Amino acid sequence: MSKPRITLKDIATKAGVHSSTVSRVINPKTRDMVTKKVADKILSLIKKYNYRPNSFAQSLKTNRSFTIGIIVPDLTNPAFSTIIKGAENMLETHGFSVMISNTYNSSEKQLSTYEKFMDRHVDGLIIASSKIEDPFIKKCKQDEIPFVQAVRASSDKGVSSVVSNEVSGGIMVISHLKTLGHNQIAYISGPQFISTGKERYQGFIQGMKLAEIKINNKLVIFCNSFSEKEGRNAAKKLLATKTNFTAIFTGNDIMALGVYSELKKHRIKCGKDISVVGFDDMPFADKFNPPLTTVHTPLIDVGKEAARLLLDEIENSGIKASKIKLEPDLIIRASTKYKKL
Amino acid sequence: MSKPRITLKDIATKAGVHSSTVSRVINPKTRDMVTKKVADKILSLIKKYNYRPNSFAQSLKTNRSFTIGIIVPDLTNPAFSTIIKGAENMLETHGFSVMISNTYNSSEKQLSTYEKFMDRHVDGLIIASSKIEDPFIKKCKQDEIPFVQAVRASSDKGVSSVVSNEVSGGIMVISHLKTLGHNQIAYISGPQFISTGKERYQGFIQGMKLAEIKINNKLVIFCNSFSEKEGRNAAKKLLATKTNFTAIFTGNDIMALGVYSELKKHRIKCGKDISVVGFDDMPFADKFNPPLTTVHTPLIDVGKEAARLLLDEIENSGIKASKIKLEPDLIIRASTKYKKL
DNA sequence: AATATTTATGCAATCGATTGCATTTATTAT
DNA sequence: ATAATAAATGCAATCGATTGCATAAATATT
Repeated sequence: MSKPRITLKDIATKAGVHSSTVSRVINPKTRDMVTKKVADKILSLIKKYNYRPNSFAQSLKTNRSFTIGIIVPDLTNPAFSTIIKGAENMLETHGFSVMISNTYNSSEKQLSTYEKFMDRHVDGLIIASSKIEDPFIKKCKQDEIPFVQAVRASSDKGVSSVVSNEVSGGIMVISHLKTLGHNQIAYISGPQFISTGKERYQGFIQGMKLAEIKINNKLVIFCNSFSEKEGRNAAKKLLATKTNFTAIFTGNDIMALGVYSELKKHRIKCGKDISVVGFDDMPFADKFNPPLTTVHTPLIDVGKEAARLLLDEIENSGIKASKIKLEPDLIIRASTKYKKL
Repeated sequence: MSKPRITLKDIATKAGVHSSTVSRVINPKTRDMVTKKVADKILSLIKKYNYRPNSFAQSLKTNRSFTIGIIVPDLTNPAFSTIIKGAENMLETHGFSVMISNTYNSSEKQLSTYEKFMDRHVDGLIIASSKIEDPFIKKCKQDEIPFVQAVRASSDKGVSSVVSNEVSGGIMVISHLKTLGHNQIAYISGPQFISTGKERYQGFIQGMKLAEIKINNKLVIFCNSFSEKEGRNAAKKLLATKTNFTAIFTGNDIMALGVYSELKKHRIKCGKDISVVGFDDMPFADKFNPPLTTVHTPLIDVGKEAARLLLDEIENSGIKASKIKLEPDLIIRASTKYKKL
């Protein structure tokens, strides 16, 4: 179809040297093995003919692909696209390309994605779809593929991860709510088999302890996924308990949206009648009705750091695993107000 | 690092045949060149040892990578992640992997992304970052790399694209507004150098013509990007004209959000005092304050169709270029109301 | 049963780089 | 100037597949 690409050997011929010499010029690590004069000549030829190495040939020989696979539950979820963005930026400046795949929370999909990525010999993986107990992560570890978990971490020892300090986020929220006079606080928890779900719940518990507020277990609802629908159902259940509460703290922003719509249906005004708090500070959380008070998870940085860690691990294999925990911020918006007296 | 991977030749040895025979068994198109008996034996060996072909070697020989590059302005924009999702699903089921890159609306970034993708020998490109006059698209065409444009199309002849019928979207909106009694309608347009910006503006014009409403040019503002900030500034300008209007139609949902915040600042109630309409129906548009009336662009399908078209072009090269136009829907929400009398 | 024809498999070159080792060339020491 | 050493370059095998052509085996024809 297109004009025949120029090859290493072509350049060598034109320069009157052997292809290995050209190869050495191209590789920065071997560049100074060749005389400056001939190197310059080769370099100019390369520029002149716009030579680009064939990456397949390179990869075949070196067993390095300079591509990273990123595995997320759903790219369409702004939280994950933000992580990807952070990672992609970092990786790109280091000459890596990025492949992305969605698991839609299915273990089978996670596995098939993994195999696809392995077939393509990615140099490493960023995984944002871990469950706390995840056979998949054990497999990665066993296969000795460099990888780091982002936002969601498994319980495994000796694996790298970059997460947000979910517990401290929860503590900030409860402290904020207490300041506003709330002491009947409901909690809608994300899945306990996902680290963010579990940790955030722990944050709620610790926050309540520190604030010296008793937890009413009737007001704690556990959900099976971080979805709007689950949030809506949970809110319905809360209302059905006929127990008084003045604030609802949810496991993430999307669930908070579910709460919004359920409350609306009951003509309860968020922010006015009941305060609602989310988690993540996903894009457009400030645009909701009302703008959502939430914990800002530094997702861009999570992505960036995960990428940095991964690159480290790839370059110096044998490096010890690190667990990085970034600090979140409380973002106060109109969904939380002083408790009505 | 990891255990040595098993190769074609290994399987051949174990089966007591030549590697070329194994190769033929693997390739569906040549499978029936070999006896069923030996094929079965090889197949079982392949399963037993979990042999996976080395994709670099394959690609080196065949010059096919089975990867597609997707170029978007910003993956974090829900509109684009939706397109990617549609495309990714389709491509994945056909055995293709997807590489993604953001251009952040920079031509340089677009070009460097392109070169990165070409270096990796992607089999084709889905481009969602085209400008109407785009040297980059001409370059793609000239380089004879299969590609299709998604949502945003350039003016070039003989290239494939999948877009939404922006004009009909605009017509629906104006008709809707007219029904509500509006006849002083402002328009905040996206950039005219992007097809969606231009076409949507044309839709506005045609819609007004069909509705027999005079366009007041004071009430038409052009923006340089589809951003919230530009939307806000435009709203500010509209208000500064001191010209009466009862509805604002914007070039996309994100700009509508900018309008929301400017109107809020002036204590003008969207939906009540002034109707606002967006474009795209991006995720969460139903969660805004108020929920946004908008044109639903079938972005998932745009992605899906773009992928389908691209695969077609890759398989039967020499196929003629097609331009697909999908029909949008009007989604009526609370941001548009009867004009106050 | 001998020959012609078809079918199944093997051979070997090839894709485009990389790299340890051998060899040539330049430099320094004597 | 010559031998010893160091620096630069070339040689050739290799990575793991694919594929046109040659050959061997199987089937059909008379």
